[in-house]
Amino acid sequence: MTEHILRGDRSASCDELFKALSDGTRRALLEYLVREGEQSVHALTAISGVSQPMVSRHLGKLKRASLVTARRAGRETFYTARAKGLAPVVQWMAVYGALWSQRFTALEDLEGY
Amino acid sequence: MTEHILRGDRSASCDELFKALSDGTRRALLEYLVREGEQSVHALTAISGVSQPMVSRHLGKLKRASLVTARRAGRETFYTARAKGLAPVVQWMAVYGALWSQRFTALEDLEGY
DNA sequence: CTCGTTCATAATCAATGGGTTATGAATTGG
DNA sequence: CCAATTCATAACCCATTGATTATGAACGAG
Repeated sequence: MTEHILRGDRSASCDELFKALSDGTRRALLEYLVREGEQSVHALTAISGVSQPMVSRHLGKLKRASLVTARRAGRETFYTARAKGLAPVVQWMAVYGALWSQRFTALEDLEGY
Repeated sequence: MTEHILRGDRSASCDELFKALSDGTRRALLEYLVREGEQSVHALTAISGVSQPMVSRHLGKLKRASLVTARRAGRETFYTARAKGLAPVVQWMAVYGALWSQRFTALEDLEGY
């Protein structure tokens, strides 16, 4: 546990991550990817309830937050949830009291980064 | 109402929580409260770098997200971090982080609550 | 080559949100 | 009582954002 540093660079990634996770539609897309695995934009649009451009933009934000990766195959783009992307947020939670009574054992392997 | 993506009931509180945590200033206030304990608005303003009304508004959001509690004493209002307020987010992390790491699809058990 | 599919980007709009200063209500101290 | 302190709210300002429709590029099937 390190001493708190005013506005470290960890803060920036936390900012981006929390912002990415703070939208319900975006979280729903991410949850779907986690549950169902790699999906095309088309498939995600079908279940998202918003327009295809919006899905693309949401996925773009998730990607910039390192929460998903994109793989292009022909005219389709497949997105995949990226486990390690949550690490900074998990770290934050661990430091600031989330670890007080919950089980994070499944995420311990992410703490390397 | 078209149900495209099935969202749990915790979605609403997660939304509020993630949004509350998605601002750096707000997180800094929360972190300070966690580290230093109960603080007055005046004290928090002194270390926040923003104006007092902004601090009040940030604290209001943290309070509505159940991340802090307020105690009034005379003309001062003391705010305290409330660790349990993070519970829905921790829950979300546990569910999707665990699913993420290893694909065991026993989601139904956890979605019971 | 041509047409439909898939996806991303641009233009646009309304709403939200972080920030400020100004104001006002309580409360405390002299 | 009067003045200063503490806090919350209101009135703005401007940047961001979620959402839409329109457009265009790239690719696959015929």
